[in-house]
Amino acid sequence: MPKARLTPASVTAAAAALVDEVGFDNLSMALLAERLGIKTPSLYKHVASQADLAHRIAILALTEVGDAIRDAIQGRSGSDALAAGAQAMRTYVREHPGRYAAGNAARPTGPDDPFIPASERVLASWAAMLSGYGLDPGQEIHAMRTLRSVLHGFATLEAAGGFQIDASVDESFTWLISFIDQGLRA
Amino acid sequence: MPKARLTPASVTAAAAALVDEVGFDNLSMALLAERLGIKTPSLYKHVASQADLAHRIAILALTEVGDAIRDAIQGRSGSDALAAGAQAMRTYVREHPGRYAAGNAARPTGPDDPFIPASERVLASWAAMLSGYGLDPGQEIHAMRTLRSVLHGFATLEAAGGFQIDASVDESFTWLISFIDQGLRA
DNA sequence: AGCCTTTAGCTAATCGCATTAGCCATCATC
DNA sequence: GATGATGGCTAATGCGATTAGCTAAAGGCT
Repeated sequence: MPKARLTPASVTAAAAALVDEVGFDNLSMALLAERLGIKTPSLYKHVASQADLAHRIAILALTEVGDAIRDAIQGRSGSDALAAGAQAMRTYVREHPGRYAAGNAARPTGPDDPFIPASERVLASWAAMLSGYGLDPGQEIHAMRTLRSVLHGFATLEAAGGFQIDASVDESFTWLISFIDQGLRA
Repeated sequence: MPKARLTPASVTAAAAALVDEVGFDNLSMALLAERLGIKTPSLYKHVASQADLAHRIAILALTEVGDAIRDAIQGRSGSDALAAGAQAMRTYVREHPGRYAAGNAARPTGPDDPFIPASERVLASWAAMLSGYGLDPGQEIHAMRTLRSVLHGFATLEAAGGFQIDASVDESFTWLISFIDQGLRA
């Protein structure tokens, strides 16, 4: 194999960094190529298309959030695990809004799409965390969906600049977490 | 004024309908023109650009959701108001996913952008609903943000097909509502 | 060392879509 | 019936994604 300065993975990483800067909607092959110091068509030697690139960013993002959440939950349980996991996710989205947006826009392309296990890993972490609350088995799925909804909703609203009023967003988030925590106990 | 078959408003309405069908990301001037039976450039006699069109759809969407929520809350209070308002919002998003996406993508363009009052009307309805719970004034903003987060999160996840498991999504939503309701009482 | 295959990157060309420029027909009003 | 504003059209521009085909260098092999 000849020189291997760029690989699909390195191109994806550069694209992910770019997308965090300029926003997922503003991703363009031209801009990415410029960043990498190559001409636009050369990108196609590493990724199949812009859609393929976006999909790779999505998988990267899900893998990273999954890792972040799992690491945060490690060794904790109950309220502590919830707080740590939720904060980890919010931090990730704040630092990598473009990647996260890519993750949300993506949809599995087939049954063997690595996107699927990547997203399942995220769900598995949340499930593990929730199990610490000893919920009624029939309610777990609803609790899971509610949890995903709040966290996803908060993160996207914050990333979109949806919280205008000058009240501390950090404070709102810890309030939200304890609100969920208390609800899960009852 | 010559014949007025099309107006900015009617074009926006057609675009909103289109976007609910094909998805906000797939909106194109060409497709809209085809639907209206005119050529693409003619659209520019009614809207300034595709961005302008998207912005108009966003305002329309916010106005409609605002109305829906306000009407649902009318005459109710407490748990009833919460349930009715939340259901109204979810129903709206399910029936008009494209419009709702447009509303989320939009950002005010200036201090006198009609987008601002339209979104404030939505917030005002939620605030009115929350006031029925008699919360501590210092907590209201956090409760508001939490409420927005869950509802927005649930709606977008559902619209994106994020709830895969074959457990009733309707049931999860009512569970979510009563979860929030109970939390707001404590 | 020298050959050969592989392939990253390049230039040139195509295509679709948003947008602009300029022309024409029509309709409302006087 | 003249006239002026305006909706719609065709032609043209430009940009971004994508494809085709060429070139040269790098790694393996003898």
